[in-house]
Amino acid sequence: MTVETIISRAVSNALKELYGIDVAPEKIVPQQTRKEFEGNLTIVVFPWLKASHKSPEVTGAEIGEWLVKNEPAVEKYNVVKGFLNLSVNPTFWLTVLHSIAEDPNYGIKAADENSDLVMVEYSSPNTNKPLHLGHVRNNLLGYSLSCILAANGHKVVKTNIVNDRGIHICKSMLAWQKWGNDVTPESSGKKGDHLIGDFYVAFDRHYREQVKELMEKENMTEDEAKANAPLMLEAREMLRKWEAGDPEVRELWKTMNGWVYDGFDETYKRLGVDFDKIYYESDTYLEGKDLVLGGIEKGIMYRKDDGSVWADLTGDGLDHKLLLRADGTSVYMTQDIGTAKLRYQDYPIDKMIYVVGNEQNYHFQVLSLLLDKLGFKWGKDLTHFSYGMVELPEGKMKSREGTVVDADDLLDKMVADAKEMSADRFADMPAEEAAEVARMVGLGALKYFLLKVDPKKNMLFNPKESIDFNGNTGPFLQYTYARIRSVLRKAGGVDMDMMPKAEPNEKESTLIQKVADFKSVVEEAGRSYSPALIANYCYDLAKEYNQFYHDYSILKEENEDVKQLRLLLSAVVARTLKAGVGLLGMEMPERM
RNA sequence: GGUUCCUUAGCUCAACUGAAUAGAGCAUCUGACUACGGAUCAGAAGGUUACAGGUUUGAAUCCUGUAGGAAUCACCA
Repeated sequence: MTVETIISRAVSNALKELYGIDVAPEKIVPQQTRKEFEGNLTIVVFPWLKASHKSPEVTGAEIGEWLVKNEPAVEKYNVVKGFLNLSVNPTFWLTVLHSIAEDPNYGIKAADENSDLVMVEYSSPNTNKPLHLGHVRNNLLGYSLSCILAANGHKVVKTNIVNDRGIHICKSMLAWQKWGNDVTPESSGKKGDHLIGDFYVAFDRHYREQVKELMEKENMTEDEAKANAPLMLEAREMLRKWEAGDPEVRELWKTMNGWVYDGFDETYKRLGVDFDKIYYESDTYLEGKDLVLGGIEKGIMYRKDDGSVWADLTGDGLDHKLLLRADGTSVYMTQDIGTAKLRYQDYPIDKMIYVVGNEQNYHFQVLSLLLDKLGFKWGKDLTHFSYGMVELPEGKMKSREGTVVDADDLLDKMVADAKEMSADRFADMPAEEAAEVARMVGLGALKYFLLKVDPKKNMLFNPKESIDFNGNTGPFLQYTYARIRSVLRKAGGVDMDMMPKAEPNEKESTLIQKVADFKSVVEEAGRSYSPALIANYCYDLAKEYNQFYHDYSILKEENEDVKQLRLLLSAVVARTLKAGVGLLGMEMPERM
């Protein structure tokens, strides 16, 4: 039982005995006492004044008195205005520390047969260009969220739906045919996804030239020119051939997508993200059709004169939504319905989470509604984990304006910066280990930078300023960890099962309390789907520890009991930091 | 125009279900290595939480309105 629940229950009993009122312990949430006051936990007494018929000060004192008398964990109290500050017995903190230390998985709940199965969809790239910073945020959020859910005892299936078909892929293919001269990733030495991206850009460049020419020479409007540019006509023709299963087009498509996948895999690997199941849109895009057609019979969809199929969502405050084009082909929404169906066939999913940017809020509102109308129980409570964009100082990233921050370039730069930073630090470190540390630190800085921000908010990335390694950053956490490990190495290790004897001082008590919080933070992060909560907790813990580290000596402490307490406390902090940061997909170096 | 989201220190971000003097980091200024690791620590300065009302013992947080920004309202995915 946590200290908080003990206090909550005790206060609940106190209120009953003193004032005869029934307040559920869950309604009483002790909060951390502010630094400027004495105590560990604070109860706000304002809500009970009506029952006590006394001033806040007197009410607080009465409850405090009762607690000291009846609850062994409470040692003393003080009242400031309506705030009852409680000091927890130091020996009680010792038992808390002991129970945390002997549990190697403190705060992490393992899944069992009865656990819910949660599917998390994330990443979901197009195969016509390489990954950029926006994808990085998506990948890190999705991966971290999966870790957090797993740590809360859910079975988690990480999934990725690859958008591997459509007109945009044909554009890259066409450009390669026209201007590629049979170049391959091998012959060019270029990563496959980047190579394909180059051809996509090449298509766009030539296409815009054609549009401009048509507008000038043929007096077409922009829309006409866009629709009639020869390149676009060719691309459409290629898409038709693809859908018809033309062997030559399919073969080229397979080859070029293969290049892209190799490139993506490399980037995923560097980012440290992975998937349990990958779906390809080329396999799923025909799936939703039957469901939609079935919806017509149920009266959920209707057919227009031109043959297109729509859903009328005006009753739900939304618009009419197209589901099948006049030629019978599917749109995005139809595919997503089909994909959902397939997934539920493949897994006994209790909960579906889509990690997709907030520009698709409307899409998922509609998807949820449609699935619900079609009679699928999972429709209504699917979760769109909607996150904000990464913006540049000049606004949104635009591939046309070349302002896209490429994922691979960014990773290179982060690792290079980390390397430079640590160059003079460990001249004696073997080159291999130094490279590994630079990788961990560079990635740690990036991951923490992206994950510490509330997911739903847009965030800013300034490419001109490198991501910091000092202050509230990933390397700060890693440094704190590495330093503790160094101390523990010098101490020759620490017995995690020991029962410490020395009473913790105030600072040590605060630290123990902080470490104990890890459990509830993980739970809260799981409930609210927020890696940021974990990140901020880890920072607070590290900062708290660094203050302690600075003010008190560990190895040079002469009192052996105190030394052992501090060693144990340090070990527990290190372990908690590592576990917390692990939920963000970050690694901890033993030295840096 | 409709819908949804956002606006907190010069900058980047916190503040769990309403609670004490709204907290960190960066940048600026000052101090701490004969020291268990200075990627650290301590201090200074920096705020009418966009604005105006309302609810409440108490509002950055809840409600209404206004201003500013973003996304979306595609036979793209």
